[in-house]
Amino acid sequence: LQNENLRNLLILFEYMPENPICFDSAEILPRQFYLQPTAEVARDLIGKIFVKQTHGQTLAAKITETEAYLSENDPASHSATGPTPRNKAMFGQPGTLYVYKIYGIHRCINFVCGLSGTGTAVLIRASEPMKGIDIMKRNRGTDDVMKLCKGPGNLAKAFGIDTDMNFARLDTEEICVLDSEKIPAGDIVNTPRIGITKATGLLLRFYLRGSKYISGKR
DNA sequence: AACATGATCAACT
DNA sequence: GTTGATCATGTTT
Repeated sequence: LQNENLRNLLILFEYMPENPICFDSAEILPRQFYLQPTAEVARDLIGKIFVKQTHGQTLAAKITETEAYLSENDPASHSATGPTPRNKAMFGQPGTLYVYKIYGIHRCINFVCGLSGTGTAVLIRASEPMKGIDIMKRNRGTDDVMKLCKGPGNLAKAFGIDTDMNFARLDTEEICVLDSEKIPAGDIVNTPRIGITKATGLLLRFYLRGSKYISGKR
C-alpha cells in the first residue's frame, strides 16, 4: 500500500471492503517510528492509517488530529507527577497503547513514544473513517459518519477499544498504524491543546488542514 | 474536587 | 447554525 496515493487508498478501503488489507505489502509503522520526540510523532501521525482487526473484521481510519503529552515539564500530562498505576503504560515501551478512562464514561487512546521510560505519549483525538464503517456505526450508536471518530472518546468507542487494550503493541496485525504518503508541512496545523486547563500555552496539538473530521469548535 | 469528554436542550443570531 | 448550561459516570489526587 505504501506507494498508493491517498485517493487510491480511500478507494481501496471504501469499495473493496470484502478484501482484507494486504499486510504483506502494507507498511506497518515500526516501533522505531515512536522513538522520535513526542511532538514530532504527533505531527508525523497526521494522515497515517489507524487499523484494528478482530474476528475477521477490519476497522481503519485516517488520523486527522493528535496531541502530544510530555512528562515532568508538562503539567497537563498524566505522567507529570511520575509513574502511578494509571499511567504505567506511558512509562513503558514506545509503540504501545496507553488507554485510560476519563469522566468515568469515555476512553482515550494514546500511543506511547519517546525514549522508553520517559512517560510521553500522543493522544489520538480524531480520525476519518475509511473501512469497517458499519461496525463503527454500531459501536457508536449513530449513523453520522462525520461524527464517528470525532473526539478522543468517540474514536475509542468507534474502534471498540477499552482499557483491556492498555499496553498493547502497535505493530501487530491486530492493531497497528499504516504508513501513507507524506503530508506537506503546510497542511498540518499546530495549535494549543484543547480540553485542558494546565499548560495551555504549549503548541502541541496538530490537525490536518481543511479536514472536516476534527474535534472542537468549527 | 478535578478530570486529555460527549450528548442534549434551550435560547439565541 | 451556534452557544452555553447541565449532566452522566467512575477514578484519581
